[in-house]
Amino acid sequence: MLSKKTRYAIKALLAMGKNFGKEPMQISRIATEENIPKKFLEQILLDLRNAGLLYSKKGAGGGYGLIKNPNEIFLVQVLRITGGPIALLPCVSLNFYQRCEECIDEGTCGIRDVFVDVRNASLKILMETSIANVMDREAALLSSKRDIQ
Amino acid sequence: MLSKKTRYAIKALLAMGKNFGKEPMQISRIATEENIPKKFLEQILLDLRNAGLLYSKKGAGGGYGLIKNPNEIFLVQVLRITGGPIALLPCVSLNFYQRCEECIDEGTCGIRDVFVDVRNASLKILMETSIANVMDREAALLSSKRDIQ
DNA sequence: ATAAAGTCTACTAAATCTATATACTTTATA
DNA sequence: TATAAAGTATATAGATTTAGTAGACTTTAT
Repeated sequence: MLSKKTRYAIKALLAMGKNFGKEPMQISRIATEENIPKKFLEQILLDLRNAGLLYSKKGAGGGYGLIKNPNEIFLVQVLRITGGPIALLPCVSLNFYQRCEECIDEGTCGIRDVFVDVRNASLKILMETSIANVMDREAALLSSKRDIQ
Repeated sequence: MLSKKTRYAIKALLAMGKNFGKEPMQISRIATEENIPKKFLEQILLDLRNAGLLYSKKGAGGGYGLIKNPNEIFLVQVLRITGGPIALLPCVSLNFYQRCEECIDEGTCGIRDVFVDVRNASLKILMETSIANVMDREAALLSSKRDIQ
């Protein structure tokens, strides 16, 4: 399960994606609009900035914004920055590998073998889906909702 | 990430799968062979039994065994019994649904839309993979390991 | 009768996650 | 140039979940 940190990070990136090309957005604005505790969001945006996804501007009129185009930021990057696990087993994680303590021989573990497949299936989607794609999905959902009504 | 409980459950089922058709297996034997804390395993096997996957026999010479053939027990069932999450977001879980507190409109949430796809991809594999399949994978890994040496 | 084995409930310890607090730095602008 | 707006950084508290342990009980083979 993704942590709230990861969820909040994606939401914030989405908000900044919608604002791309305009003035930087203040933390407090994102926090209010997206229903995220402000002090928690501060830490998250700092992480995203240190990881090279955001620029920041201090002082009056400052705020945060995307460095890259929303179609160049992929969910897999966000999950990795915020530590959101993709793999369902630690021994199968590409970026946060850990041995399963109880495991006798990882090389011949059938469970691991299955969860490598699961990871690959998830990873494929997360590597292909950008912030822009998520924005497109929202637009599509919104218009199909209008059609129904 | 799967809990240790879920991992232990799969390991135990695999051990009993290899023993299918023979005498019931004692908890302490499974615990020793699979490197699982015995008292913890007791609880897990009880859950699996209460969920209808295992029979148990009390008293001397007793133990646990699979009720069904290993090719009729699928990983998805095990994860659901032990509460191991499949979905990466609570709002996307079929069996453990929970609303995301911060979410403004679930119906048009693009993030949710992506993670429905991720869940479906994972679910497909977990629904298709049985304990017998995992045993087969282990056998295949073992023989390909032999080929290399 | 006894020992082997599962059953059941409660509890504790550790880890992790979420959130908050506090003090500090930078910058626009009146 | 003082002030307020805004981000930076680190520490810490509180809540929740997970992992593991303890102990008393029941059933059954021999």
